[in-house]
Amino acid sequence: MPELPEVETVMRGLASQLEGRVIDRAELRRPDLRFPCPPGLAARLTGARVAGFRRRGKYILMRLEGGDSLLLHLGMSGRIVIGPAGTIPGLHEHLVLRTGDTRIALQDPRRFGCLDLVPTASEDAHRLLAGMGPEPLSPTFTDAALSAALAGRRTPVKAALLDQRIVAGLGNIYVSEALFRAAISPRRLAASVAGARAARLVPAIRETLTEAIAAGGSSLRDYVQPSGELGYFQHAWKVYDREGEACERCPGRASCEGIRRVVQSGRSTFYCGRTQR
DNA sequence: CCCTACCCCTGGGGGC
DNA sequence: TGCCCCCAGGGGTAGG
Repeated sequence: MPELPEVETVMRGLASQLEGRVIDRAELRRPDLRFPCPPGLAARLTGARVAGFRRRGKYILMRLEGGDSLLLHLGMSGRIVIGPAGTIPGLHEHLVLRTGDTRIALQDPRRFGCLDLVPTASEDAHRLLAGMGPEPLSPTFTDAALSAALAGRRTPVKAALLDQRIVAGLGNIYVSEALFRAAISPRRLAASVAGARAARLVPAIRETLTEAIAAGGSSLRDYVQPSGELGYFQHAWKVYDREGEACERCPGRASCEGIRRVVQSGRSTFYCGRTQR
């Protein structure tokens, strides 16, 4: 489930559980994730005090006292499950941390996620973070920056926005949502979005992500579901997974032909053909 | 260089 | 009830 808002929510939840605390025990139950986990990962985590957290795009960085950071990506199916220490391990729990009487597990059935250690002083030089585009919620994400990144690109804007080198953290859901908000067709060539349309797109992306984060943060106490799952929240998608429904900008079926679903570079895109151009 | 297609992996849902 | 196919929120790499 994780795109930027979900990753942000998960990170805040992890911070509330782990910041300033010592990891009493770390167990790596499966090292063969998207990339092999580094040898010695569990040993490095065990006994370490957690200094703080940071998010970069869809990556979480957990800073340890002593100079290393844990780099975590949730992939397509990654979740954090929190419960009491001593709980029997569930299926697909690849990394399990214990701090005091709390157990924190990384569960990832598809194993598209990954874990790595990186020196804290050079986190952004990690091969998976280097080359990543601007954070969409930071001041560096400007009309000019987005325009420059899209200029000359002969690919649909949908594909360009999924490219983490253009902007960091958007995924398949929020790209559709942001393009709907900006009233831009996902099929439009990226190059033709540079300029005035990019100026619409920047606030649309910001607002889409900010609202999603607010929904995640406000709907859960400590961001933990009764099930123990961290970072899940109610969705309020306007177009994603709403094929055939009338979009909220078109008053009724008379003017709206219904939200369309198309496949772009192998993945579903949802949009309104009337209001998005 | 730029772009699309495919691949990694498991599980859930719908149709038959 | 069972089986089979399609689909899924990510992203790296191969090949045109």
